[in-house]
Amino acid sequence: MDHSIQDVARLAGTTSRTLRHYGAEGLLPPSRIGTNGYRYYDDRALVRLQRILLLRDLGLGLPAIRLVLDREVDETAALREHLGWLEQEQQRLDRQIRSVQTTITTLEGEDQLMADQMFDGFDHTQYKEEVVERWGADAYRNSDEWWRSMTTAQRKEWRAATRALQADWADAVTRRVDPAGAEGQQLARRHVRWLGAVPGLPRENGHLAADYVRGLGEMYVADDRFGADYGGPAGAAFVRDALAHYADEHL
Amino acid sequence: MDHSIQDVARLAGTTSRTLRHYGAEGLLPPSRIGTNGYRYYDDRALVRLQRILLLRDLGLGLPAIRLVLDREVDETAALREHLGWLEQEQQRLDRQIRSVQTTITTLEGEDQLMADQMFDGFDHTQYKEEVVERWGADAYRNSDEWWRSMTTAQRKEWRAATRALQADWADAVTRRVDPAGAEGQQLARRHVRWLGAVPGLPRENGHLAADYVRGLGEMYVADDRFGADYGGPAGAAFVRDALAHYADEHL
DNA sequence: GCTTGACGTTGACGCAGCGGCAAGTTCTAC
DNA sequence: GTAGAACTTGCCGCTGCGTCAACGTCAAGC
Repeated sequence: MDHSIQDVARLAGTTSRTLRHYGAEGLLPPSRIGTNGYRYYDDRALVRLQRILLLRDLGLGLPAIRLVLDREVDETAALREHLGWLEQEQQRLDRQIRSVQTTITTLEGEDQLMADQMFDGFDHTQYKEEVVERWGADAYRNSDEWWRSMTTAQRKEWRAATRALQADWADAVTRRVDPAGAEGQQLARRHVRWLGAVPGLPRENGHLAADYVRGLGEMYVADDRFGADYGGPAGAAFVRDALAHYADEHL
Repeated sequence: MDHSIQDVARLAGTTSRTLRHYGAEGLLPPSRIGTNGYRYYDDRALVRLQRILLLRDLGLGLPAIRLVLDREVDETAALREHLGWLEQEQQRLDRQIRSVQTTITTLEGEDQLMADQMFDGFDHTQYKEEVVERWGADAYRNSDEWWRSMTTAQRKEWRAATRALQADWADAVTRRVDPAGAEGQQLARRHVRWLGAVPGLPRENGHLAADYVRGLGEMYVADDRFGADYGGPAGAAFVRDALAHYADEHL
């Protein structure tokens, strides 16, 4: 009635190493240990092992499995919670896949124009006058020089990132997520990080100036060309709100 | 021109720990190190950091990022390969989610009948005579006793697993995957593992008898009721082929 | 000149779930 | 009796940092 560790492993489609691990974790102690130190498992242990492996296949972690097996939590509840986590992971993966696809297609696109295309849909060099007026002349010059100093490949990647960011903003807008919520703030963080790569932009305490970020959001709303990329003025307003909230909280 | 590690971290939206990590990995060495040991980063390093964080957001690993940055592999190619991996992960997650959902709904279903429902769609106790004839009387008895000895919750879970396995077989059949391929064999492995939980079934060398597994596959094909669950005789044949191949390779 | 507090350094553990290896013991078959 | 298969404990490795711990440095105020 007792099976050796290898027997059990083959029988259950796992490895002896895994069984020892479960034993060490207290998840599946051997039902008997010989005087020689060998582990032996009876049929009850086999059944328990099956349940463990079943739940493992569903992606549950060992601590969660222990709670279920020891009846400390309801199995249905545990699975439901786990399902939530899985769906969250799925969404994260979906977003990453979309971003990678956008980046690839943009990288494959032929070379575009030059510095005046730098920010594509976000092109704030079109606001040269405003930038110069509000943030000083050398800020504008520095950004421009920085852009011209990039290699073609670097510029390509920059544009790819810009497109991807833009696409993700647009996506968030259409899904009507909360600008101040987790996803909106994640996007705002990406936006600020993306802009932060540009030397010469106004900074304070080492990061982008909060006022500059807020002002940028207002500019997006003020000019129709920005909003056009995210489904009208509501899109630009969304971006503005997310950026403003981010500036309040983190800058 | 030079920024301290904290400045860079805030500016790029990351942490100083991460920067030290990248330094230790040789991915982003500080552009200068002071006599006091402090790390300083110039604008070039900042640009490199942005690229690193960009690719990290896409899910690339640090080694892959290094290859891209050092121009040892083409960025587009790297992203394309990464996309493949992401999509694979996505499929794995999808399957897991479906399995969890199936398990939950089955767990929620009210109690069903008893031992004669043990294998649901796979019910091989309906083949009592065949089982007894080919594998001995006590094999049949043992399985039945085992089933009756289970608690209601255990039986519920067993049925849930059965349903999930069945659903996954059906899914694989409709997608016309290769019975001898990775996914087909993975299912076969689950099937054997699932059956392996039943004590009293014929075994050899500790695992289910290969002939028994092959015979089971043939029974699925021989009886219309099995095939009905996977889209006709082709479904049962698919299961049989996958099991036979698995038996050949692993039993 | 001294304290204080912010910021910097290196070093090391932790995580999730085992895989894999090493060194030593025991069982099994010839 | 001996080879070889199977078993044991113990420990490193993986991924990408988070998080102390213990200890130097620097700028500002008294």
